[in-house]
Amino acid sequence: MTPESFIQAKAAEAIKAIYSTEVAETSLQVSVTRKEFEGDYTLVTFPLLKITRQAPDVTGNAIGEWLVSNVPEISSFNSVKGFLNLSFSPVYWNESLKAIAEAPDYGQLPSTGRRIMVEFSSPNTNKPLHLGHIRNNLLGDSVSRILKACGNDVVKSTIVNDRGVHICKSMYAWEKCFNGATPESTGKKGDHLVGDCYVAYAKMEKEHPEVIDDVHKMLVDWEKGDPHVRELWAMMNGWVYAGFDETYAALGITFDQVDHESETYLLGKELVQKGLKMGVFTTDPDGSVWCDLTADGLDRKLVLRGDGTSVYITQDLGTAERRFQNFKLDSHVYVVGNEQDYHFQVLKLILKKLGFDWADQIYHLSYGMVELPEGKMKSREGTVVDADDLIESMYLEAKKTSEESGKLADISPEEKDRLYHMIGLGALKYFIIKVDPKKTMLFNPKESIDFNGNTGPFIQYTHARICSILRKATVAFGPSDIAADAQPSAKEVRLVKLLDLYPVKVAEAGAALSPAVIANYAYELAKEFNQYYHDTPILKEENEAVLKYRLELISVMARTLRSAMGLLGIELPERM
RNA sequence: GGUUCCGUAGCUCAGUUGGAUAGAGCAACAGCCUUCUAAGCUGUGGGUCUUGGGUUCGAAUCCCAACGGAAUCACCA
Repeated sequence: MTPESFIQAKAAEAIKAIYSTEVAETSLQVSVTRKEFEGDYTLVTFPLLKITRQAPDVTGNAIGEWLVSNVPEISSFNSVKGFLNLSFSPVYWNESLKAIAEAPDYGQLPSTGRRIMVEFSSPNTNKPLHLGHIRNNLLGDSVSRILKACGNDVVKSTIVNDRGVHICKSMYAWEKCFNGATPESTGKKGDHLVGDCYVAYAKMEKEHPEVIDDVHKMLVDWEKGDPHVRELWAMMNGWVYAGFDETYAALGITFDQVDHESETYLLGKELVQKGLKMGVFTTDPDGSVWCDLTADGLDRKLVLRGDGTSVYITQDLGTAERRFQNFKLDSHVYVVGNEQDYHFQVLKLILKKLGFDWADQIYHLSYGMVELPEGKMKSREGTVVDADDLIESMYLEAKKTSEESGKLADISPEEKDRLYHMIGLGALKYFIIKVDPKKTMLFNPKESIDFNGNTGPFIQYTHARICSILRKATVAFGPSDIAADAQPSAKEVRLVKLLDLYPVKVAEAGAALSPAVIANYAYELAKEFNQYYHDTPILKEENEAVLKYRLELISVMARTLRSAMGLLGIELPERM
């Protein structure tokens, strides 16, 4: 039970006892008391004045007095205007902290029994990953971890866009002007080499527009299964996958299920037939099949071309159906940029019309673009921020900062290398994830991502600090050192209060599909610790009971920081 | 033009069931390392929460309108 709901319950009892009126516990407003006031939690009494028919402070005093004399956990109160500030006794905080310390996996919520698929990343195989993909990948990975912490069974999936005209363009250019170049012969990462082919094609088409006909022929040959085209396609995609694997490995991202559009692009055609029978779709004179969504405020949507071939949404309909069946999903989250908001609106609506109840359980985690100071990234103008380059530059930045600090003289080069990667990646991931997903965010390549202030390395550093103290401790300690009669300082109570909040934040992040909630929480926790650290000596404390209490408290802090940052896919080092 | 999303300090961002004097970081300025890691801590300055109405005890938050920005409305994926 959270402190908030505890107060709601007790306040409801108080109101019943004093005013003989039943109020719903959840209708009572309880929040954390603002710093400027004395107290831990605040009951807002304005809404109760209709019941009490008394001035705000009279009402507050009456309820406050009842609570202090009837609830042992509540030790004092003060009433300011319509705000009743309540203080808990130390015993309450001690029990609370002890429960957290003893929890085997604090922050993991009980099982919901629900299975959720999260689809993200879903790259094209004709160019390397860039900053926009990084945002997608980080959001998808993090949301998967958060939903798991919320007690769900999560299936991480991706669908590789490995067929279509765009792939043929790269293939065509490679055959025409790359002289059999391979990743081995050029020493270039496969996805980058294929990306070069794509760029070369664009140039070619500008000078000789007629090449597009050859490309279309290639696509037709591919669909027919022409051995030469298929072989070329498989080879070049192979290069790209090898390149992607490296980038995914560097980002620490994995999938449970990988689909390829070359295998799914025919799905959904039976659904179109079903929809026709149901009267959900209609056929035009040219044979094309449509879904009329004008009554729902949208447009008419094509679901099958006149020649019987499918369009993008056709396979999305089919893929969704197959996934819900095969994986027995309760829900499906798609991590896709906000330029596809309309597409997902249409997708859900059509599935609903086709009679699938689970259509309501489809969520589009729509995220905003990453923009540069000059505006959008454009491959034509070479302003695209490449994922591999960015990861590398973050590594170098971490290395530079670490070497300047000179604290790591005694650790091995391999260890240092791992650490620089951890810090560089921590900075990058946190930078992206701390922003509300739905907002367009700005990335300035000229100013490298900061390592000070509200950043990943700040939180990593805080963790390393705690670990440093724990290493130096010469006494054993554990949850049992959180004695019921301990007298925590005001700052310690603040820390416990924050720790208490963690499961609430996990649930909030899961409900909102927003890792930013966790990022901001972790920052608050780290900041609060640093303030505590600054003016509370830990190892120098002479009273052994107090020393052990503090050691256990900061040990719980470290664990919670690791857990929270773990939900963002960010590791915390023990030294830095 | 229709629909959706966004607009908070010079910059990047928090602030979600409506609550007290709107918060952080960066940048600027002033302090704190013989004391558990200074990637830290403390302080100063910086705001018409785009604007105007409405709802009410109370609005950055909810509603309406205007302005500004973005996305989308493909027999592209």
